Amino acid sequence: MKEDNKLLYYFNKWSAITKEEEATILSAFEPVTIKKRKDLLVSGQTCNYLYFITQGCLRSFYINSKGIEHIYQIRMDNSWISDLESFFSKSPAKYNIEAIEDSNMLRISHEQFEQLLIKIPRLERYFRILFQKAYINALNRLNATMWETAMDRYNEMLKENPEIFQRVPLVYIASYLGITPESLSRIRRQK
Amino acid sequence: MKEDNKLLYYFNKWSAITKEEEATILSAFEPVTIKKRKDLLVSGQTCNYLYFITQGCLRSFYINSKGIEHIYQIRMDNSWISDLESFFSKSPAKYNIEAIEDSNMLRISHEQFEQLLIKIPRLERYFRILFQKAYINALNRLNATMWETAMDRYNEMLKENPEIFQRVPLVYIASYLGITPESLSRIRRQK
DNA sequence: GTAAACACTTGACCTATGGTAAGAAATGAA
DNA sequence: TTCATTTCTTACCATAGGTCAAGTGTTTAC
Repeated sequence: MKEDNKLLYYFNKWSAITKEEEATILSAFEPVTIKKRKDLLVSGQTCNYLYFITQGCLRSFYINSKGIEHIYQIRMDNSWISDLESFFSKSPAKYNIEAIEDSNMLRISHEQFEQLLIKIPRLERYFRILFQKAYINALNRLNATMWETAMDRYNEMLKENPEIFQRVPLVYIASYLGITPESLSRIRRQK
Repeated sequence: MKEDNKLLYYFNKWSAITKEEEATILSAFEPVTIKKRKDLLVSGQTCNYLYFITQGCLRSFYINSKGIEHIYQIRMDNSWISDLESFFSKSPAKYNIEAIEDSNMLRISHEQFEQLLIKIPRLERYFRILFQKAYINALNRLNATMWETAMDRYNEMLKENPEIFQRVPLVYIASYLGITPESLSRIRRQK
């Protein structure tokens, strides 16, 4: 399976693994596909899986009391997606996950995840560094959201993540930036 | 040293450790104290330590181009504080850290940290879960900041973290909530 | 014990962004 | 090819929260 390679590549990057361990890892994961605009997770359900996106694009969002969707994550090839709070504590998900493109993923259940870490404790290091980096990014994004203008955040995104503009509708990008599509439209015109 | 107990307590919670390992852990840390209003870290410096606060209260903030301080973290007893990006990548810190109260901490250098994880790989699990939880919290806070009103965020804080109002000036709490002290004052009056 | 610094509030006015509504342009389905 | 849906833009008005300025307590430092 060609699509497994990138998953193993990233594991290897932060904690070297043997051929035998590779097999153990792969057997813990299961390939799944999803069509554009289909739900991977609906809030209220428990999120039983952690997903590694091998190819595609998905968004996580929550729906407020007025029924408006607020996107907090857009993830593409070779990254992880899930509702971590629900996944780790087996509580009902607050968030939804939906495919923006037809996507291929490798998923691992909570039970398999825990067992995998027992079988190969060295993977704790991979996930430690993964969450560490994710946390640092989340704090930087929090600061930008609180203290920078929408225009600065837009420009930053344009510079750091240009690919997203090729693959994701502006409505979603606006929501991710914390503004309405109308405001994003005005920002883009001003430039 | 009585103040070490809580550090070990938390390590033990997520990855059981032996008496011998406890000694190894303690020797990697060094106690430090800081007086109210003194800097623990100034932006531009490299943050060489990860600090576990045994007793006290500190804030992390960044100073924007107009010289205004924006607080993104307020931490009290039995939690960690640092500029993680600077600490892990040995780059100049973007953030400042200052004591709000006279505080006692246990600090560990980057080198000691790496060595400790090599000596006791089981601690990777502790830090994996620590960062995992921190990341989940940061995302929840990001969503609240983007999509809830300042008043909702204030009420949430009052409910979840009442102690902070006894120990931290409102100017700092306002900044943490992403608003000005004037706005916080108005929110408090309305209630 | 007193001056300086800090902490908090209030008021008047301003601005970035939101809400609503509508239309144009692009995409997709029959 | 045509109609329907999705995507994006524009215009007008509303509002949460910011900015500036002033005033009152309350600590802190010498």
